[in-house]
Amino acid sequence: MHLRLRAATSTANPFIPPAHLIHSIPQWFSILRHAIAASDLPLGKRAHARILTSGHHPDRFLTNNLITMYSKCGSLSSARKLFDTTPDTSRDLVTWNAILSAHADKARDGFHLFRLLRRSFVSATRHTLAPVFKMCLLSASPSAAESLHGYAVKIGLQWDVFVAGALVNIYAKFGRIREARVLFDGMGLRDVVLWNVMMKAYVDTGLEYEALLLFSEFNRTGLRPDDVTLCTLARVVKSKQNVLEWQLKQLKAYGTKLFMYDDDDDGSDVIAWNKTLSWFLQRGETWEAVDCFVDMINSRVACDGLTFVVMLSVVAGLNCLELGKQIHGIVVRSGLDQVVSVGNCLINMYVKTGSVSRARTVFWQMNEVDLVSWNTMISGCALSGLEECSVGMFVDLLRGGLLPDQFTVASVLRACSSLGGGCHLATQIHACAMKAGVVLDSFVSTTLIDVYSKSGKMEEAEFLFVNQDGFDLASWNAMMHGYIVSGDFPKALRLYILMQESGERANQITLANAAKAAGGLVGLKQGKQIQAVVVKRGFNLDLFVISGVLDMYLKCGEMESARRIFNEIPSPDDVAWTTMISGCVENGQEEHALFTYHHMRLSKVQPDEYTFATLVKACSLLTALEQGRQIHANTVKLNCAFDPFVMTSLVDMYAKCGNIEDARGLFKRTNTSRIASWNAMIVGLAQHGNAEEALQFFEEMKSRGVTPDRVTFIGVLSACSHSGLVSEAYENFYSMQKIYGIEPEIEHYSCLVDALSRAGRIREAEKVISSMPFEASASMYRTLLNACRVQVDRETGKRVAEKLLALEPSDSAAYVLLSNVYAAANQWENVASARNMMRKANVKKDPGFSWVDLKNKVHLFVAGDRSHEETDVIYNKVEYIMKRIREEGYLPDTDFALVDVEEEDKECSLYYHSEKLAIAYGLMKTPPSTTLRVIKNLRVCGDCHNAIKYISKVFEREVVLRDANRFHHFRSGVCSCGDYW
DNA sequence: ATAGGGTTAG
Repeated sequence: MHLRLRAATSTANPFIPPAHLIHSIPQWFSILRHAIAASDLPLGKRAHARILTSGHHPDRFLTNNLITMYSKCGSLSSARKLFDTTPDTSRDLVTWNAILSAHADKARDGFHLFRLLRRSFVSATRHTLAPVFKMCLLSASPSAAESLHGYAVKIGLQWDVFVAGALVNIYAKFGRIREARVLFDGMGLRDVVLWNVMMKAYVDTGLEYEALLLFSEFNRTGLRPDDVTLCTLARVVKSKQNVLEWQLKQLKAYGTKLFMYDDDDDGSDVIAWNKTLSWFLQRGETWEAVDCFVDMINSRVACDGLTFVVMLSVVAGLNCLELGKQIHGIVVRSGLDQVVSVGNCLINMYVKTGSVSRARTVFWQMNEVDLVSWNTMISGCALSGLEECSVGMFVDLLRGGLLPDQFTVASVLRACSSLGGGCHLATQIHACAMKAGVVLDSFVSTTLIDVYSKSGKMEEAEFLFVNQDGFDLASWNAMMHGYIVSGDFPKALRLYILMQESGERANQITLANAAKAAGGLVGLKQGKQIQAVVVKRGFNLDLFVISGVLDMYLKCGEMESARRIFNEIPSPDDVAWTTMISGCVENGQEEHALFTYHHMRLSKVQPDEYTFATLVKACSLLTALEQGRQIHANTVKLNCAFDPFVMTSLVDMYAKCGNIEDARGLFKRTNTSRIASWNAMIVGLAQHGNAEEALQFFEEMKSRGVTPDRVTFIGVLSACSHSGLVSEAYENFYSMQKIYGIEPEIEHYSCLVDALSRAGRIREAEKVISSMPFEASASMYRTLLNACRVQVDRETGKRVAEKLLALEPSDSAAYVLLSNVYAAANQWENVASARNMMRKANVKKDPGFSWVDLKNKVHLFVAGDRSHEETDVIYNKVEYIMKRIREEGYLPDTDFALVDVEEEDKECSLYYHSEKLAIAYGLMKTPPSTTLRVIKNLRVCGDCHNAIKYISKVFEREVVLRDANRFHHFRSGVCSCGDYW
């Protein structure tokens, strides 16, 4: 696969898909357009050859495009050959325009073609004449100009502003200023260009006085002088010849502007300095540019507008506000701050250095603003998180009657994109863009694709994408990301592959997207290929890209490779660290996640709200309350405690750690319109055995108009099952489908089966399992098997165990439960045979262990453990505890001893179950009346459960024990589970 | 002088 892709990349024609995929002339057209835009002659030639072999007969339209392609790509002979072989009747205006413009520099051949045109039936336009004017100028032939003038009169183009302008220009160039003026005076409608041409003609012929007379006349028309006008005037001012004093006075109003347009090339100092400055800017040597500017000031050279344009760009790139403010001061002193382009640069500088308020002040203090000023403000607000402000200014601009351009539209759309909350506004701006005719602009359409796909309007986005005018990398990336956001990873990856196959070069963003798509698909194979490209292109130092690749490996469960990649990152940023941490959590390595966090703090990288949400989750999974509290403290310290994600995880963590009070307190401060907060609370309460409260929360949530989702029902149903509320479980199971339209998933069935099994309704539970549209899961059978043990139903137990073992042959719990079923029925031979089966299947019982978290140190115990440094004291304590509770009426329940030995020994082996050791140690090490929190990896054993009830009463301690299934909250001899688990 | 697309979480 990899080789094939590489081959495709190196040989495939850019923009040319395989021939069988090209169905229509417009597709060829678009390929030729690319060749023209890129001046790619080989591509154009290949396209031509392919058109000839594809069987598409090149029609007039295609031929015209081929001619244009050849002439624009610099192969005049091919263009001419194609033109000559085209019959005269097949030549239209476009054909002529194409061939003539190709010959603009070749006056001899060009005039010949022009003569042919005059004999044909095609009527020329101003576009046809443009190259011919150029030929006239080149050939310096006054007679050609006269004949061209005659032709223009003949076809009625004499008074066309463009044609007349060109003629005036030509006559002036040939020194025939009178003819030029006659033509000029005859024009009914004169635009700035025409005035410029005439004025320039006077200046060129040394008639500065006439030029200035004309300028006064120009001023009376109300037209505004443009750059060329000012440039021409600057030359007059400079020469000071043939000019009267009053005329120069009149020009004073334009003083500073004229100064900018002074393009005298006598090597004046400012120009040399400016050239040096731009040279540094272009090479990205920005601090050198600053040094150069300081030198310039020190040598007392008067800066001009361009100096400041360049320097302000430098400062904008340096993101250095203080320097910018100083230069602003110099600008004001020089009086150039009222030059629009300098003002625009000031706005841009303040925007880029993060001071939008200053940018706004400059904007409102400018006497004259143009569209660029508006655009800079609109995009500046959008990029500084002032989206409403950006949209507001866009509206102001429209109200002011200005027509937005592609910059305006792209910028304001950017604001909509970060504003989120649907695409209502974007749709309206889309309409504005159509009105302004800028939808096909690639920046505009890319932002539109981005906005639409982020608000789920994939059809709109796809429409814009498909109707784009050629290939644009950013819009492909935007589309890929759109698919990823909407969860359509296959489509995203397909886009990447399509790009590779058509020979387009991916960039960092493409590869980051592709890696994410591969991760979403758990496609390790594709992911590895993408990584190969990343490495080959040298992007493995780009933190964006490498974090994406890292995440891909983690999503595929490849911890080893992920760790290796992470270790190779020279200086990981917060995102890279968080990716690694969340990967550990996703792959069940929560301790390693906390360990990694420790390293992160040591490396001085600041964690963010993503990091904390993940870490809190890790603590929640570990039931590590103390660590969780510390992380909580860290979130407060680093200002992340109010992030909705972090808060929800904290609620979940406190609930799962059995600290319902804190969970409730935090929940009250979260945004209660978010379903996830409610779910955390309901699931937490359910797991805590507090079904009543869980159901209360559920009711309150519904009354507040929050719609429950699938997770909510998992919480509700598990609450019912933990508290033996079978009818409520049934009720909610049905209302989930009937009222909320949520199809029950295997988890929901699992809860229902759980509820029935715990209530001893084994038959019903079996019936539910067989009626499910899914295969039963192992955990369901496990629940059922446990019910069989409690009910001492050997027959069903055996049947269920077989099914369970068929599903998971090496599942130790199955054998243990099966042997427990027999043990409960006192059939020790069968217990032994179950153990034998287990040995044959090479299955070992998962060792049960319990741990207690004391003073930041985890103390872990397994049954009969003697490895703890204080073993002797602990065992004495256990003896003492057992003695005390026996006095209160505790009777060891030897059914739970899984070894076939004498009763007395069984009793002893029960004494040293891991949970009892952990509790004994906890009692020793904590002051009276502290709540003890113990965690067990398996389910708590029945005898221990009973013993802990007595312990809570005798020693007046609250004990919170979390086992693999739920919480047990022991207080005064009673457990919150009501002996029901 | 002004504009587009990207990594981590409940």
